Amino acid sequence: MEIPNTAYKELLNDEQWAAVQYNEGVSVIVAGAGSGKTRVLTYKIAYLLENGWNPSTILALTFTNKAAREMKNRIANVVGEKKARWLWMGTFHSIFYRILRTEAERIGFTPQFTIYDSVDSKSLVKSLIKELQLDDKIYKANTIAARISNIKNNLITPTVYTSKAEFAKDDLHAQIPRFGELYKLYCQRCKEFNAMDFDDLLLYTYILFRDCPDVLESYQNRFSYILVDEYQDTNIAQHLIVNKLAEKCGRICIVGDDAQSIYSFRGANIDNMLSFQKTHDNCRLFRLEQNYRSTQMIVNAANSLISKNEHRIPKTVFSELAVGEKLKITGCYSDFDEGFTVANKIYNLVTEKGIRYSDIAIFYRTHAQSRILEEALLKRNIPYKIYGGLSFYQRKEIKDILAYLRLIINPNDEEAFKRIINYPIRGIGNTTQQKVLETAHVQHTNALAVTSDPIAYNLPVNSGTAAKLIKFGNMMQEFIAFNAEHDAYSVAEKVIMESGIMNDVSTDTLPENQSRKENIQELLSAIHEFCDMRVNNGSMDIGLVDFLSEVSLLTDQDTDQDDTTERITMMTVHAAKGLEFSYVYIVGMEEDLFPSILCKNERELEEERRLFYVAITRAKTACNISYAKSRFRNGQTQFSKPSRFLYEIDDKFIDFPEKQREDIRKERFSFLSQRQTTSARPRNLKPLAQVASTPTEEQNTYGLKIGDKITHLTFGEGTVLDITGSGDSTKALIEFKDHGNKQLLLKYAKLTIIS
DNA sequence: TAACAAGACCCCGAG
DNA sequence: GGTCTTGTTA
Repeated sequence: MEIPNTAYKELLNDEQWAAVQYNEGVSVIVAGAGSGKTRVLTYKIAYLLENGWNPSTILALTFTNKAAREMKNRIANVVGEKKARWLWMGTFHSIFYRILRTEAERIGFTPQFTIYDSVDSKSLVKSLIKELQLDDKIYKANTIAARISNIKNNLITPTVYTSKAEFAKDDLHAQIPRFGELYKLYCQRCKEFNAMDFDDLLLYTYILFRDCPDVLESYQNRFSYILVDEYQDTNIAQHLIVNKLAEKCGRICIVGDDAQSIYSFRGANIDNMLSFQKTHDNCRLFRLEQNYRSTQMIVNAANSLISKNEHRIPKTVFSELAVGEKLKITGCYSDFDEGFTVANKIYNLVTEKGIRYSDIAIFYRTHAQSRILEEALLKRNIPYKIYGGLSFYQRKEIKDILAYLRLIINPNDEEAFKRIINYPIRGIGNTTQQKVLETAHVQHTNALAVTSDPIAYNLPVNSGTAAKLIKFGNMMQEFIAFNAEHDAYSVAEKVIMESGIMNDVSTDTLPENQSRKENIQELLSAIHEFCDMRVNNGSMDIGLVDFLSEVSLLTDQDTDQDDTTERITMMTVHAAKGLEFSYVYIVGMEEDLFPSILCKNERELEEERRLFYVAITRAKTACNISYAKSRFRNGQTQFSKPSRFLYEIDDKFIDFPEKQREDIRKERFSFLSQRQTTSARPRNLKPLAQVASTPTEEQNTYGLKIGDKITHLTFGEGTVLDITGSGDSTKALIEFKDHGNKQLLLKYAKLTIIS
């Protein structure tokens, strides 16, 4: 079903249509929330194809597989699958992987290189810390891996890193002086293992284009138009590569919304977008400001919030949909109470208004908040689906099998080797493993080669151990030989049956083995499906390499197939970006949670504000916000104030009872203090805060003194150690006999004074 | 080497 | 509070 050019105009508004039509040079599309960004990108590419552009010269980059898939499908619907399939459309990682696989030899890898996920990277870091005999209390694998990732995202290679004194100074200051060495070794090992981590896919693409001008030129010549979605989320590597590629053809279109930049913690730099216009002459700017998603109330509330940010591209998002209802802000006593309240509201929404579960979503700042909500929903019998957490391909039993498959195609993959050398248990313990790895490092070969012929490598083990190693080595060699002549499914089936995994899962009767078995079955059918699909498309790429390359860039967002059952959706705000729901519940809007307690400066605070902006703008019809005054976190009850962001939304757009009460109280107070200043009292009054922190008899209406013995409904007997704050926020530090020290807000704590 | 206890850690997370 | 890792023991 092809659309004549004239029809586009009817499907788009003026600005959208202008953005679709402009294809002469560089352009930026600043697309406000809900302004039809994907729609514009889709039609823009369709428009190009219909006007004679060759699909294989168009490069379109997204951040998620899902976004790429959806856009490709939508384009295929307009111009037909035949044309759409030749587009270079995918995530940064998958497109760069494709390029790297073709050019692997130019940068010292083979095309069979493995992609290490974050677990693999962390595990490698851990073993290097051990190898260099560093204190793992100081050199924490998590921190080191994060730092390596961060450095790579800024395109700093080990050579550069170790040559700059300022880095050494930083590390000395951070008490990790040998970090540079660690980083260098990490990269060296990855190369020896013929493996790249996720960051390498970007870094090595950059290096490839930097060091091989002929390769760069061939890709520059290949692409005639480059389009990038969600540009506000690009990091410096992505930014530089994309611009380098577009240098020749001069046609690049970036789409994004600076107000929705929420990934700086993983290297995204909003400046890439903000400065794009300045660095490109003749750059056309298109602003999509009409929101087609949300009510006016929601859009206005979000606008008034985001206007508090200083760093932004000025724009006015507006809606012409219904005015809608004010955003409701509900204060709850506790996290438990919040869950109960939200569950109740959802229950009423569904039973009284007939709203479908799938139109409702709950967003939270951190995953940890989901549990208590789950409990509340269960009690109300509300079906839900939680996004995030472990994806299918990250489960232990799946990763184990994948490790076999990885080692088959890349015998240098030491992380894979370590995973399976003694799984299932074949009596090759830690000591032997260490010997094998060390021998492999010293003799510059891979661990698998050593196990295959321990005697030739002078491995210091007894004959029994040697026999076990040889048996494993032979088995792997057999798999490798088999793989050369069979498709991925046959190999996987053989591996599962002959490695002992099936036996291991089948023999004993542990309850978790049943689900493990099912997962293995599911993996097999996934591989089968993969082969089938490729064969049906006339592709012969049905080997292990092909399957693994697809799988290692997949995430759980891509494997959610069960959309048939009606349920509400629960996810973090980050995960919600790009989605929309009629009814949205944002929970946990408290200081130190949202914004996070880890926000140290104004810049980070602005990002949190954008995050909240994203959350609000997901809502189509109604947005409900709640906060709890006490919350169980990290093993203890914490008290908090409503988030500062709630006070930043204009009163006109919110229904916020607690704030209204506070405002009335403040008014009275200001009246009182005015009288005080006019009377003849000494000028140097104590600041208000100080007055408040020493509770007088009048302020401490709870009649509690330090040293009092009390009992609490849940914590039992205790002694008051300290009293702080005043009025509603008066807190007592109490030492409980059986529950240790606790800060309790007296307003809610049900205490009985014993003596 | 398996089983169990003690200790660490806990923000968001594409690919 | 829950989960994952590490250390200890038989």
